Amino acid sequence: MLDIKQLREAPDTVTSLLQRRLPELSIDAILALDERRLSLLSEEELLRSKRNALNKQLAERKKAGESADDIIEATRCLSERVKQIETEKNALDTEQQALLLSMPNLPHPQTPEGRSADDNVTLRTWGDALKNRFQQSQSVLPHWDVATQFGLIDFERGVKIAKSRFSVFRADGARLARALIQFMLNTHTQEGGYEEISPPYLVNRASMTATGQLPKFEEDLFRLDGDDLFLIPTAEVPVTNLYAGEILEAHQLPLRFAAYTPCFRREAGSAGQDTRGLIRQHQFDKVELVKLVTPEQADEEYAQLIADAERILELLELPYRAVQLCAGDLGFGAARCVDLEVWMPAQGVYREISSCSHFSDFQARRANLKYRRQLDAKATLLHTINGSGLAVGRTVAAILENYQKPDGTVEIPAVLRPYFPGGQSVLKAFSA
RNA sequence: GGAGAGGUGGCUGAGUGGCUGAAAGCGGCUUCCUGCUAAGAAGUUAUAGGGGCUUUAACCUCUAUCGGGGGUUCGAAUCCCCCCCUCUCCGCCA
Repeated sequence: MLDIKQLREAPDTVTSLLQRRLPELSIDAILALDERRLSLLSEEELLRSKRNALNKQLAERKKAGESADDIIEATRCLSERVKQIETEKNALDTEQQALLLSMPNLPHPQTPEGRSADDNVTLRTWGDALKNRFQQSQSVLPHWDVATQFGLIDFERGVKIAKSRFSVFRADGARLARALIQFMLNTHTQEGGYEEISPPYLVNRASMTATGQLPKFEEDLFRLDGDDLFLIPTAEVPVTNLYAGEILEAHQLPLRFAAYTPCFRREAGSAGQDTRGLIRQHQFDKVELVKLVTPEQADEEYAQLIADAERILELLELPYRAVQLCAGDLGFGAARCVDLEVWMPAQGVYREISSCSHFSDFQARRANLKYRRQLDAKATLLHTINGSGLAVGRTVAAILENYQKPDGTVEIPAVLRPYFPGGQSVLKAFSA
């Protein structure tokens, strides 16, 4: 959420920043509303002040046993007027809040100009994408074919049990996914200094609003009707909300969290896209990195978080590139975002496997997430940062393609072998 | 899920219609006293928003806030309704 004060005081700056995202964005409506709201507020406060003064007199008269009908009559008038104004003001408050909540974050100065994904900037490329480890001449099978052929993933039965875009990991497929989760969490907690978190997979409306999924993107979420709870689309939601409404001390920061959770997304509007394979599922596993930091720490911690996510890809020896999103391609709450894209040889494309965002104080304001610089200083909003480290399903897909051997089998990445029974270096075929 | 009790400031805890943003104690901060420590004395100690002022700040002032929302009333921490949460007992359950 943006700061209404900032909109009031620097409307031109805010507008031009917002228009880097979307040229049509305007804050005129909200400013007009704000002006009206403020004038009602002063009027209401003035009337209340008068009423409070009269009430004080009234109390004294009553105590002295004197009659006070004239004062009661006067305060009654004031109260009626206050009630009218209050009703009107509440309506404006609600409207203003709704507008503010649906307004995206301002892009960070480092976010490049641009309208769409075509304008994103490739920061760096790692690994040799064009040289498959085992084969150059023979074409690589898409991961869904390998997975099906070796009985690692049962796409059809997933659909039967639930619906389309659900799948079942089996045998070494399930073990590979589990190994990846373990490997990622171990690396982040042991090398990256992250605290491991295992949060609830269901959260309430307030939490979803704080991180920005609500109110705008409810159609992307799975909701439990009777309880008004939502299945989390990412661990970002519960983890960022851990300290919502609290005031942290400066010495506690930065806080760094790594959380594995399944993620649930309706993928509304994605009909027909990536219908095969693991790329776009309604349920997928992800290890998420979340940081709560001071504004001063943000740059360094953000760069480090991206590096921590990249480290996983490098340890797995998966070729990837880092792409800086332009203003027009930025997610709703992000001020800046770097996507990590892994090489998928069967399709010959890079696919997003991690998205690392810096939200400035956008989520913190919604979550009322503050810290104190010094003991008696005023509480200040902190900054939130998060990124995937990594999406597990897509990592499985990338391994199934990048680690294919000429005989069609799939080698197990060296760093994952400790998670398999002794000496196993190739995924075993399984048939049910 | 059923029954009961309860949610007040950093903490403990008083407060059943007006002088209560809130007693008292603890803790914190400042100053004084003190050979160190301890003890003691005085003062101070919530958050958000508006306006004044304006370099952000400080300061002044007003308003709101006693779990959340709504209602009654000239006036609500206090009365009524709904919701959330905590505790105890029972039930159920991995």
